[in-house]
Amino acid sequence: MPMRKSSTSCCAPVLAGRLEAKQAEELAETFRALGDPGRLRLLSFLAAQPGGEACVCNLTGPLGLSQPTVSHHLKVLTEAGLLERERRATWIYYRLRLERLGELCAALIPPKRLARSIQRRAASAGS
Amino acid sequence: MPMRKSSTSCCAPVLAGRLEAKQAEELAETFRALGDPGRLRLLSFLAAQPGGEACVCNLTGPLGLSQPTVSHHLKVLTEAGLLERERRATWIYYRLRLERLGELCAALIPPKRLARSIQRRAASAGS
DNA sequence: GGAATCCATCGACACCTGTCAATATCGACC
DNA sequence: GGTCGATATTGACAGGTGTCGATGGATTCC
Repeated sequence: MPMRKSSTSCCAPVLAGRLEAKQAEELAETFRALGDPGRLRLLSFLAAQPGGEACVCNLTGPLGLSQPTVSHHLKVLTEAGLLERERRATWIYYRLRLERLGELCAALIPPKRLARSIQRRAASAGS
Repeated sequence: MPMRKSSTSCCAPVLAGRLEAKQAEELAETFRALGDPGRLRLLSFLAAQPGGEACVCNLTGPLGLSQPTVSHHLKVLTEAGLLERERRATWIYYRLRLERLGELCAALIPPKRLARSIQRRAASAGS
């Protein structure tokens, strides 16, 4: 029955959601980090590198963004747990954290469903 | 070698990323839709419903948000392709589009890696 | 037709965010 | 120590976003 006062019901009451406010806030923060084209392209660049890593001086050029902007994006991604930072001599390397991406997928889709979806995709297209 | 003028190189030049500006913009728009706790909780509520659907009157209560705000979030999610809208008599039902979530996972992690990750997760915890 | 209900849109507001130029910080090397 | 090159931080600005009250449209029921 509906939440309020109607006499005729439209559907069963929604269960108390699995996702509580606090967890929702945390997850949202991570997805917000993915919600910018520049940051997605940074991740893409890193993924294309052997080892999934690169130093900043190689990231600032191709995106057409200024160095401070790239630095800002890298910070956002790092704070979201999507990148690791490591200093080597003068340069600073950022590396993809694939486990974190896996966690996000798991949050989006229950593992069972995901496994099924994977099988289906693998079956249809042999990529 | 670095992009600019240094004499000593720091790493190999970053390949032209797989993700072009246009695709990045589209993907980012979808992730931005997931970047709000209220919207994530809406998705969670829907996922907890049999059939993954519910009418608006059941969604506006539990979140502590006003009806216009919920309506706004539902619009954003629908435009991102994450929800389907269907009218039934007076009520309007929104339903999860799981395929779209699968697409997002595929965009985050190459299918091969994802399959491996799934196997690992299934092996460690039998959830 | 009129009233009632459900949902969407509008207008307004505070706040957050992406961007850059300028400046600061931090290491390496001389 | 001083200089230089690589990143980070700051300050400022325009534009985007979440939120709500008020209003409008659509549909059912009397």
